Amino acid sequence: MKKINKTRYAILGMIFEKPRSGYEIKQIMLSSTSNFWQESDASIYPMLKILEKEKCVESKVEYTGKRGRKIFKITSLGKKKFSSWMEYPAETETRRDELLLKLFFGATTTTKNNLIHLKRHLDMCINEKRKFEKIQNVFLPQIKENNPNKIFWEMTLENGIMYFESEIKWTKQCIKKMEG
Amino acid sequence: MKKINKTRYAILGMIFEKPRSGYEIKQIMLSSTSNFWQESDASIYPMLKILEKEKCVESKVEYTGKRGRKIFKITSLGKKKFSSWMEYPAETETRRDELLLKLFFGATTTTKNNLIHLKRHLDMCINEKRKFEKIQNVFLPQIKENNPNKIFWEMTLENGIMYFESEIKWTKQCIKKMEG
DNA sequence: TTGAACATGTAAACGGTTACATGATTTA
DNA sequence: TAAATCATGTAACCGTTTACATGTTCAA
Repeated sequence: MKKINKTRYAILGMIFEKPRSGYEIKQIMLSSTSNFWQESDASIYPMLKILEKEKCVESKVEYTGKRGRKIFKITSLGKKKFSSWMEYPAETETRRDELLLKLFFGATTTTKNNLIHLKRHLDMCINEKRKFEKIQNVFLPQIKENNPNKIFWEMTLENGIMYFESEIKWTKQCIKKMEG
Repeated sequence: MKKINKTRYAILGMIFEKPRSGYEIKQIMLSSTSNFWQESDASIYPMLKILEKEKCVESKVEYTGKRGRKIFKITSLGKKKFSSWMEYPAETETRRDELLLKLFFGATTTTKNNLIHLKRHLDMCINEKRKFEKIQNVFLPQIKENNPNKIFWEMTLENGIMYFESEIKWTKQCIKKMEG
């Protein structure tokens, strides 16, 4: 089965409700989906060009003073293609977790070194979880109850929190096991 | 920061304790690390060649009947490079979860479609968790207590189980939220 | 006036996968 | 004798990232 490029759908989804510039798309991804979906500039701008050629988006330049911003709007063809992808089963991408790989090879190094990795991971997870909880407690309550996106943003955010919670529990367990 | 190729270390780790063929490395990855680390044949064979050129591994052909198998052995240089990687902090790779992306855009589709995705995800997670538990209950008890790898295999396996447990809990919560 | 953020893009390199190619051995 | 598994490899393609390139606007 051939792997298809999903960057196009991530971008189409970001402009489904309202037109945005490439830079805006980048910013929104960074602040909302970065935990489960990221794109670099170097994939957003060229993909917008491809989408325009495919007639999935239309662009117009808007000026604020001298500075122009290219605003992209989804077309009906783009909406059709996006919606069709939305109905297609989600595929699981191959995961690559370097910490687990290093731990799997733990017998080739010292207990001390293994503990360093685990403790660093624990700190990272605690930090990440805190960041998500802050979004949950500060940003989410500002969104109006009638915003149809709210429930979905809550769900994806909750996924991040629960994931790090689980990782924290597992890491603590591993540290205990190694120290004992 | 430039991304470095980690396939080499995954391979070196697999032959650290005893020499193996490319095919064997592939099989072991499939049965032991596939949940957090995978490599395709097309990356293992060429990388073994590169590692040989770098003098990190040595190969000799062993015959069972007419069929030859190329067995790779790690050199002291290879061990040195592997151990140095083992001490280096683990990097987090960019995660890409298509299910979460589709759910994030949930407002653009029907409740019914969102529920289909969630239920399919739930089934998958339950299945995967069961597979891991089977390994934990059937395969792990066969490994001798004095095998230094055992504790690490237990930890990485437990990570998989706890991950899917957390995903199951989250997915059920989402389904309830959507249905209510 | 300097640095941060806004804003858009390209070229080259890299990593990984798919598909292709080949043939031996074992098991049903 | 056919299918599955063992066993090794290459070429082409694709997607992504890094590094480069350029310039504006705003706030400290």
